[in-house]
Amino acid sequence: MPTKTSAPYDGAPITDAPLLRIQEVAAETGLTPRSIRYYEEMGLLEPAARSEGAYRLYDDSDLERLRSIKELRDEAGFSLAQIGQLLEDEATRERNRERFRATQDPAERRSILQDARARVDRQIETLEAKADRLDAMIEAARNRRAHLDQHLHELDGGPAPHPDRVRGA
Amino acid sequence: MPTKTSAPYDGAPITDAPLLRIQEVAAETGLTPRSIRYYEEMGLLEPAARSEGAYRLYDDSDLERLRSIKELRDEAGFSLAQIGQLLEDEATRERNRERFRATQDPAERRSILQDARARVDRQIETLEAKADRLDAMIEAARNRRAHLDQHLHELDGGPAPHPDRVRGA
DNA sequence: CGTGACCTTAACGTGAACGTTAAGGTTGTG
DNA sequence: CACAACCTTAACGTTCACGTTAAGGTCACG
Repeated sequence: MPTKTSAPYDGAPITDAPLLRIQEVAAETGLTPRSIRYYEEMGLLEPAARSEGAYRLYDDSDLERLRSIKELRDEAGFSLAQIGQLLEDEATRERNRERFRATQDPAERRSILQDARARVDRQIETLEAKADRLDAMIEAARNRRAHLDQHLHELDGGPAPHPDRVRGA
Repeated sequence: MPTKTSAPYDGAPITDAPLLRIQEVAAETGLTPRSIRYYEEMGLLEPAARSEGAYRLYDDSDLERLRSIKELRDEAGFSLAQIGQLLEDEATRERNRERFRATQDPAERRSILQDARARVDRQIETLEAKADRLDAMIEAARNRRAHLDQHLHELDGGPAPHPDRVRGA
């Protein structure tokens, strides 16, 4: 496939607008077309555009968004509803970027940035809470391992345990 | 735990065998009776005993096991199948504890301990891999926050940005 | 020995997150 | 312009992890 430009080019020739169709997006993100459509159904994202014949067309920011969704689902294990919360913040963030560029008023800009910061903070807190609980579990497993190592060391180099001494019974 | 098989009481009177029924276990663990039975269906655990009339009876090690399952499900977000893998190792670990106590041969004991260590190692690796991916996500979020902070700092104390300078378009 | 609170198995229902046809329209290529 | 390969919506099917009756047995207490 030498050319994948398929959107209706009528206006000014935009040199780089690599809009992808759903199957290409699926290949890039490791998701299935069905999942991508489902996420749209759930309100997690809208394709950047539609072709003349209603094909979904995605841009780079859509890819990022989908990779983000996949990460939150696979790595962090959040439900789509929870991801929806986090991405609703993301959506707000992007809308505010528009507002930010639209205004020159420093006060309004500061307010927008502070809002964004607060939202990112909440995201970080959510992720950190999960990471902390995971770390606690790892700690517990490490303790079990240390216990085993200690017993092994006793067996290997330490004094032979008395046969009549029952350990940890 | 000296005795775990304790359904028919014919031998010496064991003073403390606080076997709990399913609802009490549910209250203690924060699970529902249905979930506990379901985990049994999935092969994740067997109650320590059954009463004369087939009531499920759980001991302390069962409680630990169930709390472990809940942690792996809620905090780590593993599926029951994955937890089954990890707990199959746990089951082996407990069986080997029996074997360990049953033998006096240092070589066999060392082999058992090394097996156990290898399994705990795999568990730790699995958990750490998840933690690492989570940390990477946190890092990314922190970078976004730092970006916002930088912009805020520019607005607050820095020089007024040139109006014609579009940032990050 | 009867009663109420608990338990049993069995089976069907549910919500989330998709998978899988079905029936038809769109697009790039020969 | 024909055609394969993609796409669309719509709808039903599936798996996981349980929830929820239904029909009946058990346990402790009075």
